[in-house]
This record gives sequence, C-alpha cells and structure tokens, in this order.
Amino acid sequence: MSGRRTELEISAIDTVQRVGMQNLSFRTLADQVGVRSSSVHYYFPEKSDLASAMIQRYIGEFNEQLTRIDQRNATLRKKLEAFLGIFEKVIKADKFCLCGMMAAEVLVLNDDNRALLAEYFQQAEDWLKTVFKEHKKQLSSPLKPKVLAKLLMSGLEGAILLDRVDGGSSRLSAQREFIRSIVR
Amino acid sequence: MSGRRTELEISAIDTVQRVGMQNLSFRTLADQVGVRSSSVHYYFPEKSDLASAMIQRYIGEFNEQLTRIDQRNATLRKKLEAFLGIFEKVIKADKFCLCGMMAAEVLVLNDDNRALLAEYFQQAEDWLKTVFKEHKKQLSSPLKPKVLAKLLMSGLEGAILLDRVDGGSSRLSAQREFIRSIVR
DNA sequence: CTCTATCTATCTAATGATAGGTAGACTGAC
DNA sequence: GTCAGTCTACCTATCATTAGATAGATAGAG
Repeated sequence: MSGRRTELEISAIDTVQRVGMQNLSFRTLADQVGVRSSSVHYYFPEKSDLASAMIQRYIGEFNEQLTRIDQRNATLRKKLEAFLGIFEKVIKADKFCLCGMMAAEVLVLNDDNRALLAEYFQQAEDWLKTVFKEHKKQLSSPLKPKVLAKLLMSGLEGAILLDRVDGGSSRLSAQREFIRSIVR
Repeated sequence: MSGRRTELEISAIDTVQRVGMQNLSFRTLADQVGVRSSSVHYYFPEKSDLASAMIQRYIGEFNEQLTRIDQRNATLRKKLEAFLGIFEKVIKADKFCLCGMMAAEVLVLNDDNRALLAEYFQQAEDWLKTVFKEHKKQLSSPLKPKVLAKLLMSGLEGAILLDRVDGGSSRLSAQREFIRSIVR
C-alpha cells in the first residue's frame, strides 16, 4: 500500500482537470506533493503510466458514485438529477471532467489510454441507458434509451466545458431543464 | 495584406484543432509553413497573440457559415441539420472545435482570449435562439428557444469531443435524432 | 532610405527521462 | 538472535531536447 502513489494520482488528477495533461509536469506534480520529480518517475516511469493510473482511478471513483446513486435514489428523475450533480460538483470546483479533458488531447495519447477513455464514456452511457430502460414508464420522450444516454452524457460534458469559459452555469441549467422535460 | 500571416493562422488552427494549443509550438508551426520560428514571432510576438488571431479567424469563418445557412435553408429542420453539418465536417476531419479545444485549456488563457472564446459560444447560441424563435411554429418542444440553443450548442460540442475518442459518430447521430425530435 | 519580411544565432527556462546513491525495513540462513 | 542480502521509497545530479522569446543582420520593394 503506497500512500504516496495515491497522493500523486489524486494531485495529478486535480491538476489535469484544471489545466490539462500538457500542463502537468513531473516537477509541478512533485512540488505539489512534496517530493522530487524523480520520485514521481519511480512510481510512474513515463507520463503515459501516470495518465493510465489517473484514468483508472477516475473511472473507479465515477463508478462508486453511480453505485451510490443507484442505492439512494428511487425515481428516474432523482437518479438523473443526481447524475447531473456529479458534473455540477466538477464545474463548481472550476474543473473539467478528467476524461473530457483527455478526450480533447486524445491524439497525443497512446492506444491503451485511448481505450481507457472510451471505456469511461461507454460505462457512463451504459449506466444511463440502463436507468432509462428500468424506468421506461417515467420516460416521456420518443427517443430510445440508448440515444438519450448518449445525448445526456455528451450534453453534460459539453455543458461543463462551455460553462467554464464564462464562469456561469447556464448550459448545465439547460441540461437540467432537458432532464425534467423528458421525465414524466 | 500578408498571405504568410494568413497561412500561419490557418495552419495553427488546424494543428490546435487536432492536438491543442499546448502542442503547438512556434517551431512546428514554422516548419509546417516553411519559415523559421522567428518569422512566426514577427507576426505574432507572443503565443497569446497567435491564439487571439486564431480565435478571431475561427469566429469569422463560423459566422460566414451561419450566414450561408440562413441564405440557403428555409425550414427549421434544414437550418438545424445544416448547423449540425458544421460539426460533422469537423469530426470527419478528425478534429475538435477550435474554441472547444481552447475552452478545455481556458485556465491557461489570458483574459482577452477568454473573452473571445465566450464571444464565440455566445454568438452560436444567439444564432440558434433566433432560429428557434423565428420558426416557433415548427418547434415541438416545451423548452424555450434560449434553453434549446444552449442545449444544442453544448450537446454538439460534447458530441464531437466524445466521438473523437472511439472514432465513431454515435453521439453526433444522437444529436441529429434530438433535432428531429424537437422539429415538427 | 526606409519599411517589410524574412533570416541566423542565441538565451534562459522548463521538460521528460535516466543513472546511480542511500536510509531503513524486511527476510531467510546460520 | 543476528547478520548478509534484498527490496522499497525515496534522494541528488545530470542529460538532451524543446520551449518561448529576443537581438541583430539582410535582401528586396517602393
């Protein structure tokens, strides 16, 4: 159990959510945690190793949140609003989604990390699709669960991306209105 | 009129749409155009000057496309699908929206460029809002034009961001289905 | 003669990465 | 028990490369 390793991953995720992978250097990360850059290399030989660990941790935390939403919310509306709440928390911290950020930089990622990113979005959409299917009766939209899932996931990613530019939350609010419009 | 200046801007925009501002260097840009990096500095003393020129050019081209859509398309549906077509062209070139890309990097931009970015998204949403208002009778959604505009703009940005990860176009397709679902 | 549009040459800072060292904890053999 | 060997978790020091930026020269146009 390396606490330092975890600490580095968490700090790196925070930085990348703010300024992107290209603005995260081994040295700034080391400084944040209070070690030398070579110590970061000890845990993550190459930057791609660090990126990989970050995405996997982010996916894990994301899935935990989805599980908690499943446990605590009964209705479709509550589940969807709780899902939106994940993104709200991100934008309120003046961050962007880690995987959204890396998606922008996708052409400079290796194949493994690209696959991890795809996994993240796929899992999010799968969860949404299942939620829509399970509460079909509460749904008042002609669109299929799968389409709604893709619509909402990409909509939320876009919303927090754009809202961060002017510091507001108008696009996230629009997503909330959209959710309410498709739930009976 | 400096053709070289324009050439540099266009090449820079292309690169940033692929790999982001942080992966564009004066040297790579100079190489692409066939000059020395100092020549790029001649036109754009600092990187922020280059970014500014890029965003302004991108906004200009975007507005030209919107004007053309207005001229060539009569119905709400045609206009919206033509608007989606702008994003389709981007993802088919394996690029991301220039301003979407810079939005991800917003924390490392200066205030002027942040304002330019905000302008881009505002103009897009304003155009959409106007289109929705002008064709209110064709609209079959309980959501207001302003909300629909924000929904669609951020949805499309998110869609091409996510689609680029797996190389598909499923999220953009979902946006197309959404458009059809709100047009009578 | 001056202005524009380049060039060569160079600077300093930062980057990812590597080599090699070390203190302390752990482990198995005697 | 203890002691050599090994492993973990760092460290110092350094490298080559690349980055943004600047100074100063120059060739050609008007």
